[in-house]
Amino acid sequence: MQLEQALTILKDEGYKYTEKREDILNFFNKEDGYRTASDLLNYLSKKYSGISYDTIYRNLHLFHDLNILETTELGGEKHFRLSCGHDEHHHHFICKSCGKTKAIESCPMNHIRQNFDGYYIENHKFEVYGLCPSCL
Amino acid sequence: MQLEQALTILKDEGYKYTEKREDILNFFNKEDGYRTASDLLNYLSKKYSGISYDTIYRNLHLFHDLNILETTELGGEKHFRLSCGHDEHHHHFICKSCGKTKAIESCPMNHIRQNFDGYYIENHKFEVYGLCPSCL
DNA sequence: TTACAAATCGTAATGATTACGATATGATGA
DNA sequence: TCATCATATCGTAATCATTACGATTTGTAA
Ligand SMILES: [Mn+2]
Ligand SMILES: [Mn+2]
Ligand SMILES: [Zn+2]
Ligand SMILES: [Zn+2]
Repeated sequence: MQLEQALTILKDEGYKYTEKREDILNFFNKEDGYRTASDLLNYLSKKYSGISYDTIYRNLHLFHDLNILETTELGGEKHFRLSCGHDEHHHHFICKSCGKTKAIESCPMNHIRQNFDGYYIENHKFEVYGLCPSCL
Repeated sequence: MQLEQALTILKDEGYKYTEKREDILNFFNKEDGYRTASDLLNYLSKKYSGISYDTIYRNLHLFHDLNILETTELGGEKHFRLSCGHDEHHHHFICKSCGKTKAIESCPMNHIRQNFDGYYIENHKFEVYGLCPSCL
């Protein structure tokens, strides 16, 4: 997702423009991988010495609700990244070292739906973890 | 996994037999689904009024290390269940209401390994969430 | 029955996340 | 430009799951 697109979503939805919000988006744009709330707090603390947890989490949740960020749970901690932008449903390899991802185009649900007659399927999670070539 | 098998593992590995340990195994045996540390604490508190968190978590981790329990993270909280016993690698549908599972025999990794030349793949997670027929 | 390592207790610490009253600040229109 | 006001942020405490640890108890083997 592009930064401008994200800022447009905020404006269209009636949220205010703030420099912190732009910095948060810039952070995720340059990081290009899954990052935690505390990663973001460390980054913003350089510029805004007294930044509040409330600001961090409120904006992370807002951006997630607006589909600007996507999230996953890794090792008991929520991680965030800019939404992919692809519009077809897909999954990810995630590098445990740098947090960067590689798309997995095929979805395993297609192969197994037939085995769940009588079940209500709400969602699913398929993620592959390891090390990317540059971290190896 | 059978209770007797679990108790044998404990004995063979040199761990002591305690009534609490047997009660923990009985709990997971009768529950037949993913349960949290706090589910277990509530259950054991009926019989052992002052049971310690240390006892709960120490035994959960021990049983997991001995492959008596398997674990997954649901909604930011670790859940435990008796190990399946199947020896072929597989995945699970998990009912969000009762925690019971249904095996998924096929593993999506088989189809996509070829796309990860140059990557080190450490592990993967594939879980399907929803409601089982009896919870519907 | 004794001895001792293992297990448990009681309770505090930790770390991520949430909560909330007080204050500051973007956006809007007069 | 200024006044207004809803939104955003701050400062800080609370919450929740999990971990930590010294003191005490207990299972096991000699
Ligand atoms: Mn993607
Ligand atoms: Mn199974
Ligand atoms: Zn990497
Ligand atoms: Zn169910």
